[in-house]
Order: sequence, then structure tokens, then C-alpha cells
Amino acid sequence: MELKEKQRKILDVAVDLFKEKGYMGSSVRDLATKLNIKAASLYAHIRSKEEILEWICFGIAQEFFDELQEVKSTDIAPKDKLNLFLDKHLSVVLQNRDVTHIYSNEWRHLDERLPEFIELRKNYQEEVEQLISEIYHAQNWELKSPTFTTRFILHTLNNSYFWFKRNTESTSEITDEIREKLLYGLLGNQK
Amino acid sequence: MELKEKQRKILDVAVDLFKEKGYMGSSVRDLATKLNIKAASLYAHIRSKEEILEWICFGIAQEFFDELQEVKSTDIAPKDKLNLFLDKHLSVVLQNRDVTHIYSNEWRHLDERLPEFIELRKNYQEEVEQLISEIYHAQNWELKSPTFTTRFILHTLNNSYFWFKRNTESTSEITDEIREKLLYGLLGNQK
DNA sequence: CCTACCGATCGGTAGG
DNA sequence: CCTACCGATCGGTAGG
Repeated sequence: MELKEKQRKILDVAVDLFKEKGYMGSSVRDLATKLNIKAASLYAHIRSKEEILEWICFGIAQEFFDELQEVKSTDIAPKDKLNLFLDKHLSVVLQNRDVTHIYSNEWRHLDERLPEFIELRKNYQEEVEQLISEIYHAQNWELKSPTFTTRFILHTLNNSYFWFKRNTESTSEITDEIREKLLYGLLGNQK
Repeated sequence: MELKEKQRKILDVAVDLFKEKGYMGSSVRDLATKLNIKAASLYAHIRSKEEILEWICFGIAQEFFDELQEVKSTDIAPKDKLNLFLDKHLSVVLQNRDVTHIYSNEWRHLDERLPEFIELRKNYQEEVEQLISEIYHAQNWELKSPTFTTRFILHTLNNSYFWFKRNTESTSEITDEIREKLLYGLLGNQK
């Protein structure tokens, strides 16, 4: 999935558009207009509208995978590993807010490659769950429901951009606040 | 917004459909087929496709408002009030999972009543923020960013149904786990 | 509730 | 990259 320069441009504009109107609410004519070309001309660069969604969903999924492997292969204390995962994942999310949003909310409109995507996602969640389980076990923390906890973590991280007005906080401020809420909750560090 | 019996039936089937395919991915023909009637016959009961989305979004928004007023007018200790709000809000969410999902993710496809909806939502968030601020102040808890915290709470509650396989846990088990994670985070009650 | 039908728009192709 | 065009489908109306 190496994109040519023009395809990159189409991808970027499509991300803007899909974020604003949703995948099903965006027409190829909308997209073409934003690119100052005619709809038919798009098809010199794309196979289909769906292909663009594939670029978005599989591209960011790969980034999440790469980042997870990096965390897994780093040899540090378990608690540091948890923090490293949170920071790395958040960093990818915050650098790709719109893409993450589309990945989270529009993936079901994939067609041809939908089964492949679901499988990829399942594998990813299982790998994260394994990481979390290892960390909890090494720390002797109680982990009642690994699957629930993993989904809670991923969902919280993937939607964290929601809680901020864009660009009023720095990335490190955002990361700190989210890490704190996720680890200690509303009351964990008070009272 | 009192619905007739047939409209209630249309609403219920539409919720199923919109949840599965999204509002923009669902056609009035899909909906009519599920109801075993022809598409044109729908218009004896609805003004437009958008009206159904209005029923969904404004209906559940009203439930959230009512529940908040109830919490606000209950005279109990601040910390109990926080728990009461979490429980009541979660109860509405868990009894209306699909509707909450559509409310959270499809509201932007409202057209005529979009400004009204945005205003309603803003008011609701401000009222929740006010409640949270009062509780924190009464407890002498530190509240760095009320808006961030409010969004974190609402977003976590509104998406909590995501973390469960449907129907394998009881509502009270789910509520307990979510309240715990929200209040104390991953580590707040460990170590 | 139906049949019949509307204009608009959809994703996409042919051919240059 | 364009013009010209395709069949399919869209939300919705007229009239019964």
C-alpha cells in the first residue's frame, strides 16, 4: 500500500470530507470538487470509493500494530511498559485524530476487505489484551476482566481527541490529563 | 412528540436499521422492506426520513435531561449525588443502547432541527458540568478542567455498552464495573 | 396501504 | 485530466 503523491493528496482531502460528512454522506463528486477536478477523473487514481476507506482504515491499523510491537519489544519494567503503551498509542491517535475517528466509526462500510479488517482488529485487541495481562500479572495487580479492561483502554485512548477543543492544549498536556484519568479515574488521586 | 402506535413500530425498526448500517447507509426502502410495506406507504406515517432521526435524537436527549433534573433535585450528600448521577445515566444508556449509539454518532445528519439539537446538547453538557463542579467543590476535590472532566464522564458513560458482549453480563454487574473504572481508573484501587 | 412515477444523485465506465 | 453517459438507487409525491 504505497501511495503515489496524487493518491496521498486524495487521501488527505477525503479524510477531511469523511470526518465532516461521514463516508456514506460523502459523494465522489464532493471529493472531486474539493480537489478541483471532475468526479470521473478520480478514477485514474483510485479503483473505487471504497479503496480510499481501505487506505484510511488499514493504514492507521498498521501504525497501531507497529507501535504495539515496539512497546512489546522494549525491555523495561512492567509499569513503565504500561505508560509507554499509553503514551505511544496516544501519540499516534493525536497525530491522526481525523483518521482515527474514521477508523473507529466508518470501518463497517468497508466491503471487499471487511472480513480482513475485522480479523486484523481482533488480532490487535488480543495482542493488547496479552500485553495488559502480562503487565498486571507482573505487578500482582488484580485483573478481573481482561477483555473489558482492554476495550476500556483502547476506547478511551481512541476517543480522547473528543474531549478537547482542538489546539488549545499542547499534546503533552492532553497526554498527561488522559493518562491520569485512565490510570486513577475521577477520584483515584484525591480525598 | 407523542408517537402513534405505528410510528413507534417504525421507530423501533429504524433504530435496528440505523444501528446496523448507519443513517446515511439506510434507505427508506430498506426500512419499508423490514416493515413489510412499500416505501411510499411510509409517508402516511412520517414527514421525512429525517423525522425518524429527530424522534431518536430528541427523544433520548429528553430522557437524559429528565434524569439529570431528578438527580439535581434529590437532596443527598454530594458524593452520593455523583454515584446517583452515574447510575441513573448508565441506566438510561443501558436500556437504550442502540438509541444512545445513534444519538451519539448520527446526530450530525439532522438537518432542519440540527441547530436546535446542538443547542440542547450544549445546555445539557453545561448542566452536567455545573453538577460536577458543585459536587467537587462540596467535597473539596480538585477539579482542574471541568469541561474536560464532564466530556470524559459523558463519553465514557455513553459508550460503555461497547465494552461488553451483549447480554452476558447483568446490568448491575456492568454498572459496577464501569463506575469503578470511571471513579478509580485502572490502578486507583490497587497496589 | 398500494401502483406509478418524479427529478436528483449515486458510483463508475468509455473513449479520448 | 476531460466530456458524455450508464444503470441503479435515492427521498419523496400524486392519486387512489
